[in-house]
Amino acid sequence: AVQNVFVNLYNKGLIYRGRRMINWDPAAQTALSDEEVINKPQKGSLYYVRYEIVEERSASAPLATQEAQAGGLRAFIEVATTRPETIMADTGVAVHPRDNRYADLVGKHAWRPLARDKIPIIADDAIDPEFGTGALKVTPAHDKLDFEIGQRHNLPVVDVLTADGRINCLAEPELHGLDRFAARERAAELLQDRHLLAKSEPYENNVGFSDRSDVPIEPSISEQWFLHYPRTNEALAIVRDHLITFFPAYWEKVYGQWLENIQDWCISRQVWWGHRIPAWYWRDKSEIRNPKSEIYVGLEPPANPEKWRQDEDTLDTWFSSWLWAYETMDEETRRKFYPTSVLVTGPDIIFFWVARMIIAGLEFKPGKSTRDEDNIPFRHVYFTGIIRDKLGRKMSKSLGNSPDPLELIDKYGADGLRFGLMRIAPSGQDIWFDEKQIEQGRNFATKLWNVARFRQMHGATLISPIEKLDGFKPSSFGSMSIYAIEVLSRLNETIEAVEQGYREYAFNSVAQRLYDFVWSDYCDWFVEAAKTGIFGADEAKKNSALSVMDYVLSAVLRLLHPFMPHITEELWSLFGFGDGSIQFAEPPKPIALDELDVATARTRVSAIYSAVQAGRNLRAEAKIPSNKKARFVLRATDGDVSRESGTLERLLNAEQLTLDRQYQGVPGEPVAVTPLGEIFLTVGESDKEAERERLDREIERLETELRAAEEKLANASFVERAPATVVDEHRRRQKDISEQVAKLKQARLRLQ
RNA sequence: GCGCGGUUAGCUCAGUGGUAGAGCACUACCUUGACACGGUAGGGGUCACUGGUUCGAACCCAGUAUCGCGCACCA
Repeated sequence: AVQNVFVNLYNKGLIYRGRRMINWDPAAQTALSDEEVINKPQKGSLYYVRYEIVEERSASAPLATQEAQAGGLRAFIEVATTRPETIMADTGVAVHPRDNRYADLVGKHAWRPLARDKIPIIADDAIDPEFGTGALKVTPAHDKLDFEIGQRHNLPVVDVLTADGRINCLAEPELHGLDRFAARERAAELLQDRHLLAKSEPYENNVGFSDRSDVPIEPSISEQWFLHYPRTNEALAIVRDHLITFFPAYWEKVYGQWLENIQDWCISRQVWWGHRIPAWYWRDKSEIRNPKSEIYVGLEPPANPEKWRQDEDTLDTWFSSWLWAYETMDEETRRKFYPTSVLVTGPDIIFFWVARMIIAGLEFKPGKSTRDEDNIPFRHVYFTGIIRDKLGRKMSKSLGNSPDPLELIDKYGADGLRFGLMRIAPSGQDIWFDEKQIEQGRNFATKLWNVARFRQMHGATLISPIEKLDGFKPSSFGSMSIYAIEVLSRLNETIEAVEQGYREYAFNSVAQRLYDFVWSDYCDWFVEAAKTGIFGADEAKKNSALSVMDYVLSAVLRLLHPFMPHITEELWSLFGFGDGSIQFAEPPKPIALDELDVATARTRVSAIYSAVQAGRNLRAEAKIPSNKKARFVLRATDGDVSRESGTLERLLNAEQLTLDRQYQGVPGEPVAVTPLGEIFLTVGESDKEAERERLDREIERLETELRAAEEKLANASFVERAPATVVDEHRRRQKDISEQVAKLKQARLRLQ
């Protein structure tokens, strides 16, 4: 497939062989694409080198002298460079055409200070007069810009570097054979010795490094294969018009900018691992042939192969990868699955892979019709975050800074690792890895296991198998407690939020919602409240509570399965929720609950839970140890509360909760206002003074809040223009707070 | 230089116009009949800054600072 594509593009004239400036990796000794070059700031020196001006009279000028300058004749032109080791390859000195400082020198010659020779002084617009001395040494063989200047002025190209980055220049024997970096220092010394180094100063500039071997690349003239990208406008439009959508969308801009500035792709590599280029060259150079017939490109070797020599180079690895989206499928599979729904990948390979796959799809049209929407490789691209270590570095094999997943699995379990990672994976944002986050995943797995174990302690599953769960009716739970209705309605919300999260590829949000529902709504509140029924004598209530527990568990396991495959599979089969693997179970759907029941249950449960929290707070403030039972009195305004007093006692860890509508309280008794009425903590020797202070603080706090609410309601434009629900909310709050304040003031009075 | 993203509790991060959140860390109490990889209660934020829009801004707009990424430059 790869060779086929090569031949195809060659025949279309999009692939060509040429001698051009490329990025050369002297360590790996291969050409690279522009995308494989990584710019890094490097500390070095900027050398100011004197190039003597050639005097017209004598062929060999003497060294620069002060006298010559004083006589009005410039003795030299000063050039700033970071690479003195390439001076031997200079074939010109360039200044800006409108730079008055050097106008008199343009057209003259200068002496190249190493490998001494005459080189022309030219004027070119590309020169920045502000930089350095405003004069540039032109080294066409070793710099992209210099090459272009050289082309414009017909300067010769002199190459003084070997493939492995050593100096190749017999005219400077002291430098010949030296490594380029050693040669840089030696060249500076030689210039110093020859009194041609004016000065050098510390300097930081960007240097291109090879992504492959992490050494500075050498811009170099070389004969290589190139691809002129086809379909770039279509590729731009596809993403701009959202035939392909990126998640998160801001990467679309990065993609667009790359395509708008796209350059031809250098696709040949001088490495042996790769697809060999299907090109052959005519061996016999002496035989005069048409240049076109000296090269053969085809899937099969040419006839009379002894007369041909195959290119030994291979293709860039991405030149095969860009076909991945469709060449991995046969025709039949492709008809079914191409275009694919989503590509999951890292934003660091947006150019290497994503963009090129899109171009390949548009160019080779593997889809079932010729329309673009049938030929794009995928409809969505989900970009994951890149995981960085604690120092913010990208994890890599060569740095050895990535944690060993097997070690993490040993410590935290496969599900713990997986869930922990999903929970911290914000879409497209980098992730600073912290093992603590994986620990949380393990803790969550343990929590799930424990709550399941609690359920198992109370007998066999009451709902099964899963088929019966489809179209499950609330009536199947018997007469449900308000806690059951509340938790089921929260489960419904969770299911919807999970669906929404998946639609947006917000996996972290899916994980977070499930975590919160299981830990807080289910374990902390529902299971604790349900214990009243479970440990009670009423079989019907007990069975109702247990079957709701079962149902919620079965739903949670299915929702969590993609995030925690092992533990959910295990629990699924232990509980016998389904006949088959959880993997193939239908995902849970929101259960149909009576809206009025839900509204009632949620109001009441929320009131009960906040009364419980208020009571627990009283306990803590009164310094009653957690394991000591306490006595409470609830001055309930609502008679129905009596039905829930058992649950209230359990949740408050109360020895007794007395309901008393007329309770007056004892001076100094801790009291809190709750939606159910005031709750009193009846302790014998409560600290009267401490309680007065506490009440004063509370009253002050509430009054501040009340003033804020009143101010708000006094604002006419707020009342007129804010949504009615918001205004109502403020009114309710104002009312609630003033009632609370009144009650607290009464309590305060009783303490006098 | 151009573009993109971040800046919210000590730390790592959620939070798209309506009373600031989670986990960890911290304080106190607790091995109470699922769970100490746990429970309960609590402390801790001028949401980087400045302006603007709005009845109302962490959120929208403009600008600034700062960190990171990409592209370009890189003599």
